[in-house]
Amino acid sequence: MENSDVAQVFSEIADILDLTGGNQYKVRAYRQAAQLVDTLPGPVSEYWRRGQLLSLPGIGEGIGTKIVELLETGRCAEHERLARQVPPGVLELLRLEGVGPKTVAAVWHKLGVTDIEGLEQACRDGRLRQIPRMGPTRCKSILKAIERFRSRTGRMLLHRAVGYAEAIVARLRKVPGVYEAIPVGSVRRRRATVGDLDILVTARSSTAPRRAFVEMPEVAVVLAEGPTKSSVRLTSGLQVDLRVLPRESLGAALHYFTGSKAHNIALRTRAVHRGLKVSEYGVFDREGHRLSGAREEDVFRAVGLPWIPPELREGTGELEAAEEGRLPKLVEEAELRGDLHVHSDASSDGHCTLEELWLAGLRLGREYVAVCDHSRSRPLGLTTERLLEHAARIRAFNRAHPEGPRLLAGIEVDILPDGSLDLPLEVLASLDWVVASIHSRLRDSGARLTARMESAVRSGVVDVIGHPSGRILGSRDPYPFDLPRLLEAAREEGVALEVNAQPDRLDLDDKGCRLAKQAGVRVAISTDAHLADHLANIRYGVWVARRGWLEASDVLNTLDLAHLRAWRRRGHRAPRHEPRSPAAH
DNA sequence: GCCGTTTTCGGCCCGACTGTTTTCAGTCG
Repeated sequence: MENSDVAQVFSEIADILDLTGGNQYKVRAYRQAAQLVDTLPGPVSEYWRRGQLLSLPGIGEGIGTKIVELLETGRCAEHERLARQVPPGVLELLRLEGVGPKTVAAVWHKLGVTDIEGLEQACRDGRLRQIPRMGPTRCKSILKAIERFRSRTGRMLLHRAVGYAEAIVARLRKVPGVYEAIPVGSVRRRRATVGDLDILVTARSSTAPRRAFVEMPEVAVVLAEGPTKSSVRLTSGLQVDLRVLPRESLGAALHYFTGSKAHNIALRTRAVHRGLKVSEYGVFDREGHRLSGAREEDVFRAVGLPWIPPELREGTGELEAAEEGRLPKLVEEAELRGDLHVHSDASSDGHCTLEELWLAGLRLGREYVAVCDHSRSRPLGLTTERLLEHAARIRAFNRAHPEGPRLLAGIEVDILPDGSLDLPLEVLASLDWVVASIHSRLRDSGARLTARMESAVRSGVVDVIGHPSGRILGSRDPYPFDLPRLLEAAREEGVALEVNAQPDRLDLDDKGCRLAKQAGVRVAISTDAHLADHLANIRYGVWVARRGWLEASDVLNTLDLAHLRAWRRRGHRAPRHEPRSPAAH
């Protein structure tokens, strides 16, 4: 039972209670528990094992007992009891935009509608009008919501959302009377995927920016338009929300619209306990006098905390860490000295020459760039002979270019199905850098995949495990491998785990980074570049690391080359000629 | 259902917009 499965059960309990008129605070308690479990950095079963379940915020006797029940039996009696009260299909109605528990309960009880098809029918034949407050406009908007639900494409990758955000704020900044235009929401928190885009504007008056916003050429439909808040859907399907506020509210608004929701609720609750009210307009006392709010720091100071970086604002312990002075000094892109995984045109899918890689590294101020092409079992991968030639070419290139970044002669060696490596260990041991990755038999069991990676970790020649979870955002789920076990092995052997900065990989993810830090394992933030321009993608990896609470000392490639070489010597043992085959499972 | 620097009982973040009304309920973020 994974965290997301537990979260799903609590989320359904919340939906059913909501629909059946249950206590709103109970509903919220279940929703918060679902959110908490879903965003926990490690398996909830570990918290249970260590007796820490009840110390999690929002988990008390009732929900704690249900977590244990789920972990032990895979079921939850209360959930099953509630599920019997609701016909299948009704909960899905809640996924429609603009349709909430009250509407669903009404159509279910008054019209007998229990699924999306039924609701569509009721809209079309006019039965929906029998329900109070259901006019023609509501009917139309529900039909549209059903249409969108059916064509829903899911969340957008962060790098694309950042592209939209930057274009929109650039346009809004040119509008007369606009002071600031800033992307907020999950883009500012650097979440790997973005549901919709939030843009904050401060301006003399809201009229001009709002007009400019809804009249942007890529707007497909205006969903809402008011004096402070407007909302549109772009032709790409992305929803964009604009908020316009007075300048003196900038800090409070920045904080509020950056979220996350869980973080905001926690912070506002804290404010209430201090006799304060925090809204997007500022910090207010009991009498409603505005105390501050022009700067984001004001909001935190009002509740006795230092400023918390947006990447940490997920309601996963950042307020407590701030309170106790334990906030990490998050790693910054400028602290990275090199890139530890790029491809050249020597193997299958790379496209750039050594010179292009070197130039790209030079432009970005890199001190070293590890050229890690694919090994022989990949199509057109390097055989032993070609690898040795390639390594010789790289070393010759370095001699011919004494300035600028050092190219490291490396490899991205396949971890084969039996856990062995795709090239002889002596050859791998002669290289400057070795990344080992799984590219085959991805459907192996989680236990087997874990054993394959562990075997590579224990080979004595591997520096980094590449894209450890195998996920491709939007198309391939991470494999169900045992990260804590892999981390344990990596710590013992002095091997790092990669944060692959390709925008659709971001693998390890933020939670994995946090676990790695707790386990004492360093990460290498690498671009896995296949084009010279990809070397600039390192920022996406840095964002993941920051969301994972990592500091410079947690990241291998903040080391200069001399220290990186020293780390290698310390971590490595002699190559083991018989790598362990995966344990039988 | 959770939780405690007002509380072990009685609270629980706050405001905007829409559609339907003529003062507001529902939904969203």
